[in-house]
Amino acid sequence: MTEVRVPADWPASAEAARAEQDRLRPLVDVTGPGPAAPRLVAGLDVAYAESGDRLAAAVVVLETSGLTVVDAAVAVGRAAFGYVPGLFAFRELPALLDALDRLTAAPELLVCDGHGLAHPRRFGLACHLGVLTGLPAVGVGKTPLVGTWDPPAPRRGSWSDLRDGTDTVGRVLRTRDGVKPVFVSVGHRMSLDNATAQVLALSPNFRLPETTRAADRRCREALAGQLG
DNA sequence: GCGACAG
DNA sequence: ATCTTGTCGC
Repeated sequence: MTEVRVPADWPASAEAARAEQDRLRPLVDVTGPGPAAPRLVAGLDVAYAESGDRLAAAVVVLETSGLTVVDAAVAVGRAAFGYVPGLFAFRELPALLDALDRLTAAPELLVCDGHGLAHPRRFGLACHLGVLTGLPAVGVGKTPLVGTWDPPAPRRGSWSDLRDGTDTVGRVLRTRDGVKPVFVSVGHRMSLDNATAQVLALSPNFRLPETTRAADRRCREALAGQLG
């Protein structure tokens, strides 16, 4: 667990951050299809301290057969940007990348807590992380950022398109019978079909993928150890 | 102009 | 994200 510092050249304004997204957006690989049966999958999440912008970022690697954690890394630091919907990635990226660098196992897929293409400029956190690492990535959001959709059928596995204008930017996926669905979108080097299949496979018992749940636990306890 | 707005 | 009690349901 390291103390992360914000890069000297990190965007300081919303305008600079949007320009960076526009610069990287063409580098997103949307041709997929991504790994059909990955053995190692990573989950990423960040927790914030009640006061201020102190945060802890966790990356966990799970073995898909059994969904057990085989590796994990945590980094603590401060939010690298203010919270602005659409520029959310600039807050957590430095800490998440630091944690990723300290991993021993090599994940074949990144499952991010936030959106990928389901973003105003089609470049959410999952796309950003995918492009910077070169790894296949998917975004799983608990609430929508953009788009409209019809409610998917009540059974686990049902889904409906998430559309923004004329684009299909993701899927609204039911991971548990009768429970509020999650928003799945492509981040990098993945097809929407495969992204949906992987997220469903990673969520056998709860609404959120086990990758996200494991990462959430790690960063929360890291924060507790750092402060309270 | 007004409301919405990942975590 | 985080602050938060009880409550309904499997």
